[in-house]
Amino acid sequence: MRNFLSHIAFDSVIFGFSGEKLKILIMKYHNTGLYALPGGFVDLNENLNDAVRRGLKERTGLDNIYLEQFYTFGDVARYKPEIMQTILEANGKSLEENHWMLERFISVAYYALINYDKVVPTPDTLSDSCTWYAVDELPNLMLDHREIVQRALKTLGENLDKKLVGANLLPTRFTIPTLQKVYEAILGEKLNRTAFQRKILSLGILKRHEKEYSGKAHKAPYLYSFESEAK
Amino acid sequence: MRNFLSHIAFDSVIFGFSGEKLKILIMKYHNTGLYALPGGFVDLNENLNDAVRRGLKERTGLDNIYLEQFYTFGDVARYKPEIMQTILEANGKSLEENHWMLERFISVAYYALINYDKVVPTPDTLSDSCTWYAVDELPNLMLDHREIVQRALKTLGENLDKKLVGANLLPTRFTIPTLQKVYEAILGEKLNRTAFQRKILSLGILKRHEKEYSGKAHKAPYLYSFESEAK
DNA sequence: TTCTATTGTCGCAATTTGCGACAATAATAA
DNA sequence: TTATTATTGTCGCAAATTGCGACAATAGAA
Repeated sequence: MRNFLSHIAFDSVIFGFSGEKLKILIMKYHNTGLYALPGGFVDLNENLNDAVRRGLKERTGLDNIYLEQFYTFGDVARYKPEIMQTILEANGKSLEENHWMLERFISVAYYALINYDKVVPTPDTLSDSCTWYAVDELPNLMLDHREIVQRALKTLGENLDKKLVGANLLPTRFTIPTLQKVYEAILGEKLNRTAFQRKILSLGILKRHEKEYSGKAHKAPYLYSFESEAK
Repeated sequence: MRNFLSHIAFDSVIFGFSGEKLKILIMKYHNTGLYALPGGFVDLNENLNDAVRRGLKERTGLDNIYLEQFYTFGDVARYKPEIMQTILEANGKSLEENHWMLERFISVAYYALINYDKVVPTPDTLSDSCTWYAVDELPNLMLDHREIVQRALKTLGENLDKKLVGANLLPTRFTIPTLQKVYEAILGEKLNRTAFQRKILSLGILKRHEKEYSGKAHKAPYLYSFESEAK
């Protein structure tokens, strides 16, 4: 059995983009009806950031994910041992052996941006599902996880222009109109089409490739990728 | 004796502005030559943010400080029990009784902006000084505290335009040329004088008061305060 | 061949920003 | 009293950025 740092947890808001909607991964615990963000604990000999990447790998199957820490939640009000007790009991875990999980936790929150199509959502031993939910159609989340999602969205919006981070939600090659939909889903507002195109291209960090033929009756958009990327 | 959450600490980068320089408070531990950021631990029944405010009150004497959390440092490399042991021994503390301080800590870092002239820097029981240092003339800081300061500066610079946060480093009434010096100290670059004045005033959140006569042979600048403020 | 929906560009107006010009001081020197 | 000096508040204008409509260029369907 692993040995974790007590009182410290992490939670991940894992963003994906599909069907023109921004979505995140939500876990559902066995026999409890409780929904929560994917999270975990930090091994005694593990960097905090590495623990989060380990968790992401377990939930999504992906390495090398775009990841950003955005806030640490430390209010006493988030201490609800009865909830953790419910989860443990519903999973047949002994309370004595897992007493450390009943103590107060401070949670370091991260958001991750991933390519929806590459993910294989995988539940952990305590949960029976790990599923995508549109951010505007979330189930009731336990503890303060709703607030964590809100803050992740806010921070992501503020950081959106940093070197095109939004593109991490798309495949390696993507079109500018699609990227615009990502921006609009995150910011919750429509953006001017021509100004958006001009702005993105003016950054000079995208490389134009062949066109993407959608099979629809209209002009096809060009595909782009990051200049640096090989191939 | 207080009962703290194990494995969790906080560090504060407390900014002040004096003599046209940006400064921060640094503690020096008794008999060790070790310099560090002011920090502390979180009481079992205390909100993380409240713990930090309690620490700020103890070090500066001030309440109601502008405070922002900016990053949580959780690398294993910051675990150097021999340093904490040195500090405890130099202060005649028993290692048995304080063994929890020798374990690994994850540290939540905050920066605070205060009015330099209102502060009474006060050391704690482990340190013999709590002193202002210009950010470009810091002594060698222990552990990763140098990195914490760097990141605080970076984040502060990025947040500088949010509702004139920089003004928290000045008295209630201040002149625009002085505010510009604050900006320049934080950003580490000269700003255009007339553009700065126009930008700040265009925010429409400052109220103009009487002039400030410096005794120097030139036109006196106007004093400003936040519109909302009473008086 | 015509029609429809969407994309890539251009042009122009509106807004913001960089920067010099210049008048208005506040104290000192003549 | 009258210059002189250093600094501040504004204005004007050019350059850069942004919002938005116009329009040609498609890709496929009718």
